[in-house]
Amino acid sequence: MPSSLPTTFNPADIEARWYEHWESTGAFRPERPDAEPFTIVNPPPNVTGSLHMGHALDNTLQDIVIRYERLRGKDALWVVGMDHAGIATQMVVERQMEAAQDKRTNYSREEFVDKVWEWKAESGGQITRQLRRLGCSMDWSREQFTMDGHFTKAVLKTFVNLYNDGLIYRDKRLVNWDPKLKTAISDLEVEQQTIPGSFWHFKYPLADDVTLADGRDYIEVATTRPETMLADMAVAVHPADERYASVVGKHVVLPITGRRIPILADEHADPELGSGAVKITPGHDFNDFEVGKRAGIAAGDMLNMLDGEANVCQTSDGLVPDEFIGLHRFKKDGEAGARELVVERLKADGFLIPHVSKDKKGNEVVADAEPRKIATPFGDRGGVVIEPWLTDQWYVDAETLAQKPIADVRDGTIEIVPKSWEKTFFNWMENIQPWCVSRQLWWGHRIPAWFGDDGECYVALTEEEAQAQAGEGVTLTQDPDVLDTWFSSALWPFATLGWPEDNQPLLDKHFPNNLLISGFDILFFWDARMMMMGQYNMGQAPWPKLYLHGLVRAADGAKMSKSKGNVVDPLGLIDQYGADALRFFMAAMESQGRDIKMDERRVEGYRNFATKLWNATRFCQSNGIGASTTLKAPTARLAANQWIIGEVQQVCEEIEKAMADLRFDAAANAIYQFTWSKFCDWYLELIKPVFADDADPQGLPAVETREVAGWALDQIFVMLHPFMPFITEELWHAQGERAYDLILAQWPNPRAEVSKEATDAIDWVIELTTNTRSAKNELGIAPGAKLAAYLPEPSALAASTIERSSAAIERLARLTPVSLEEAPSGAAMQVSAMVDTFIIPLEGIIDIAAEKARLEKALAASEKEAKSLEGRLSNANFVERAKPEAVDKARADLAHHSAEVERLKAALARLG
RNA sequence: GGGCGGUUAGCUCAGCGGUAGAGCACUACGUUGACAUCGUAGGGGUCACUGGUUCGAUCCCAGUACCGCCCACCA
Repeated sequence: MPSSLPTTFNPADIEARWYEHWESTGAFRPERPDAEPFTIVNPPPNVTGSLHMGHALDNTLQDIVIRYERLRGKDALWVVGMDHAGIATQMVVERQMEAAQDKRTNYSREEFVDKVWEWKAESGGQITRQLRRLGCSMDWSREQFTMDGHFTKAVLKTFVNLYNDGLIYRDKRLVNWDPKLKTAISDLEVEQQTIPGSFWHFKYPLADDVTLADGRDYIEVATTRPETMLADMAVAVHPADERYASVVGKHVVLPITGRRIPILADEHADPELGSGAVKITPGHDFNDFEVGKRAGIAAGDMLNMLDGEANVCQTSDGLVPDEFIGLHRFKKDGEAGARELVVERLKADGFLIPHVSKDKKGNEVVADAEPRKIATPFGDRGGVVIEPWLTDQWYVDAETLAQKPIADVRDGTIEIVPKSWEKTFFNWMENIQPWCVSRQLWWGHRIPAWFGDDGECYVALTEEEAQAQAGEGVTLTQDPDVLDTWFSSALWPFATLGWPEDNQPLLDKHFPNNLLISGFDILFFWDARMMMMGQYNMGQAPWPKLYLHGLVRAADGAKMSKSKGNVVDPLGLIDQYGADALRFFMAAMESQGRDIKMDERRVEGYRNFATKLWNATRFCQSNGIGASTTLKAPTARLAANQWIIGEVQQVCEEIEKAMADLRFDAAANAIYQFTWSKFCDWYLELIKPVFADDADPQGLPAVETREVAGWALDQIFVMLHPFMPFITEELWHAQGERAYDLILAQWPNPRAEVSKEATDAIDWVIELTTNTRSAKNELGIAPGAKLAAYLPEPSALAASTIERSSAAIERLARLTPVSLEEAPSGAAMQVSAMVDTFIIPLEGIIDIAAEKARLEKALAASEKEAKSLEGRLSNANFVERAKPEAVDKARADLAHHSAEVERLKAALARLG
C-alpha cells in the first residue's frame, strides 16, 4: 500500500537521507559487468576548494548525464577525486602558519609537506561533502587524489618518458616570476590587467662625442619601467630609421650605472612610436630578451638586477650603486622603491625629459611623466605584478604535443560542443608556447631529476636509477622543484583508472571516456592538456566529445567575485529551495554557449515545480493510484488514458533527442511542460470523474485508469530523476513497494499503440474546455456556473466524444450534459471546438452586445489570418517555388480559417 | 591589433527560412474534495539598425551601432 505523504514538501527532510542510502548501497556504481560502459571524469576540485556556483553548474550537468545513462542501463562510471592544487594549498597552509606567527621556512621541507598532509586530512576536501549535498552520484568508493601513490607514479613516468623523448627539457630563459609566491608560473597563470601608470622619457647620452644627425648628443628613450634601466644592455633603433643610422654600432653611457651599452639596429624598434629608440633590458622584458638574443647575448650573460622577491640586487658587472641594492622594485608599503629612486636620480642629473601638457584652461603643466593606462601582468594566485625573470626551468615541448589533439579536433575524433569554441582552440594550440612546468614550491610532485656535482642532469623514476645512470661515486642532488599542478591533472582521464600499471580492466573498459564536461575557462589549462597527454600516453584522444559551458554570473550580469561581494552561495540556495530546485535551474538555463545569470526567483519557481509534483502524487495516492507493476505502457481503452500514454511517448522522445544533443535546457523544459501542463493540468483533471463518489471504484474505467496513471507517474519519476533526483526517489518509494530504487530504474520505452481517434477526442475536449472558459470569462460569467450546451449538428468526433467522455466534458467545461437537439431561441453564446459550434443559451444572463463584440473580435482575427494566407496562395511565385509542404500547409490553414470565419459569421447571424 | 559571442514581451532567456514562445512579473476572477509554493482567463513584441539574397527573413549574407568575453601588443 502506498504510504501517505505530508501535505507540504520539505527538501531538507529527504535529501540527506536519500543520499546516504544511495551511497551506502553502492547505487552510484552498480555492478553491470556486461553493460556498455559510459564514463565521465569529474574535473578534480582543489583540495582547498569549496562549492561555488561554477561547480554547482558543472557538476549538475555531469550528474544529469551520468544518471541518465545509468537509467538507460549503461555501466556508468563517474570518476571523482581532488587536485592537490600546489600553489593554492601551499598558500592556505602558509597563511595559517602566518596567523600563528610561524612560517614555512621554520621547517624542513619534509616537515612542511607533512603539515600540508595533516591539513588535508583535517580540513581539506570540504567540497566533497558539498557535492553530496548537490546530489552528485559519483563513484566515491574509488575517490582519487593527484598526490596518491599510484597517481604520483603516473606523473613521474610521464615526466621521464617525455624527457627521454626529448619533449621535456631544461632551459634558461625568461619566465613569468611571481615575486610574492617566489615561483615561476606558466603563461596561462598570468592575467593582464590595465592599471594607471606613468610613461617616463629619458636622455641616454651618446658616448665618444658622437652626435645625431640633428646635432643632439643623446638618445631619447621612453619607458613605463624606469627601474629596469639599471640592467639595460643596449638601445635599439629600427634598421631603416635614418635619424639614427649614423649612430648604429656606437654606444651610449647609461646614467647612474655608467654602463657603456651599444646602439643596435633591430626590427623590434618601431620608428612610429615615441622617439623610435627603445631601451633594451634582456633580463627583465620578454621582447628585449629576444632582441638581446638576436644581438648575440647569451642568456647566461644577460644582466639580472632583481632577486626572487623583486628587490634590487647587484648585476654581474657590479655597476649598480650601493644605494639601490635591497630596494624593492617599486613603491611598497609607502616606501620609495628602485623605480622612484631611479627617476629621482635621473631628474637630479638632468636626464629626465619632463612631460608637458595643457590643462583645461590652456596653461602648460609640467610633470615628470605622462600618465598612462598600462596593461600589466599579474599572477592569478598571488595577485602581484609578475616579473620576467631569468632562471633555469623545465619546459614541455607543447608545440609537438599539440599536433595530435589539433588533428583530433580537425577530423572530428573530438567534437567540441558548442562548435564555436573550435576556432579559439585552434588559435591557441597552433600558437602554443613552451609550457613551463617547474614550480619553486614544496607541495607537489617533485621533479624526478638529479644533478651531479658537475651539474650533469639525470632523469629517472627513482634515485637508484638516476644513480645507476650517473655511475658510482657521483653525488646526486634532486631538483628541489615540483611540477605544475596541471601537469598531473592532465593525466586524470587514465591515471585515475589504473594507468600505468599493467592489466587494468577498469582502464581497458573506461578509457577513452565518453564525454568531458568543463567550463570554457579551463579549456587551455586542463582540457587541451588532457588531449595532449591522452595522445602521448595512451595513443588516443581521452574522450570523443568535449562539452564547454559558460560562467554563472551574478543577477546583474557581473562576474561573481569575492572582492565584489556578489558571490551567491549554492549551499544557501540548497538550504532555501532544495538541491533539486537548484539543479533544475542550472539545467533549464544551460543553453549552449551562453553564460547563466543568477535568478533566484527562477530557482524558487523550480521549487514550486517540485511541490506541484509532490501534490500530484498525493492526489494519485488518495485515489488508489500507486506504483506501476509494468515497464511497458498498459493497454488502455479510455481516451484520456490513451492520450497520456501517447504524450509520455512524445516527451520521452523529446528528452532523448535533447540529451543526445546535450541540450540540457530543452530536456528540462520538456519534462517540466509535460509534468505540469499535460499531466497535472489536463490528465489528472480528465480522470477525476473516474474516481468520483458515484463511480464504481472496481469498475473497468477505474481499474484501467489507476493502472495507467500509476504508470505515467512512474515514467515522470524516471524521466525527471536525472534533474531532480531527491524528490523523485522519495515519491517513487512513497508510491508503494519497489523492487529497486529509482536511481537504478529503467528508462521508459513506451512503445504503445495509441488510436488517433482517442487522442483527437482529448484534444477536442481540451479545446472545448479552453474556449468555454475563455468565453465565460470575457462575458463575465462566473467560472463555476454550470451551463447547458446544444450541439445540433455534431461532427463524428464530437458525437463519439460526447458519448464516451461526457463526464470529463461536464466537469472541465462546466456544462450540463450536451444536448444534440436544436437550441431554444433567444440570447446565447457560441463556443467552438475544432469544427463544432456549441450554442449555450444565456437568456437574461448575458449582454448580447458583449457576446457580439467577442465574436467580432474573433472573426476579425480569423479573417486577417485567412486574408494573409489567401494573399500568399494567390502569389504564383509562392505556389510554384515554395516547398510543397509549405503550400499544403498554407492551404490547410486557409481552409481552417475560412471555416472558422463561416462559423463565426453564422454565430453572429444567430444573435441577430 | 586578432578572434568569439550577444542585441527577441517589464525582467531572464528559448526559437533561427513559412509570419513569435517559456518562466517570472503584471491585470481580472477564483476557499470547483492534489496543490494559494495553487487554479482559470488575459494584456504585453514594427524580433537593435541599414542594405542584400529569397515567392517569403526574427532566422541566411554584408555592413553599422551598442554590450560582453578571450588572445596578443602598447618599449
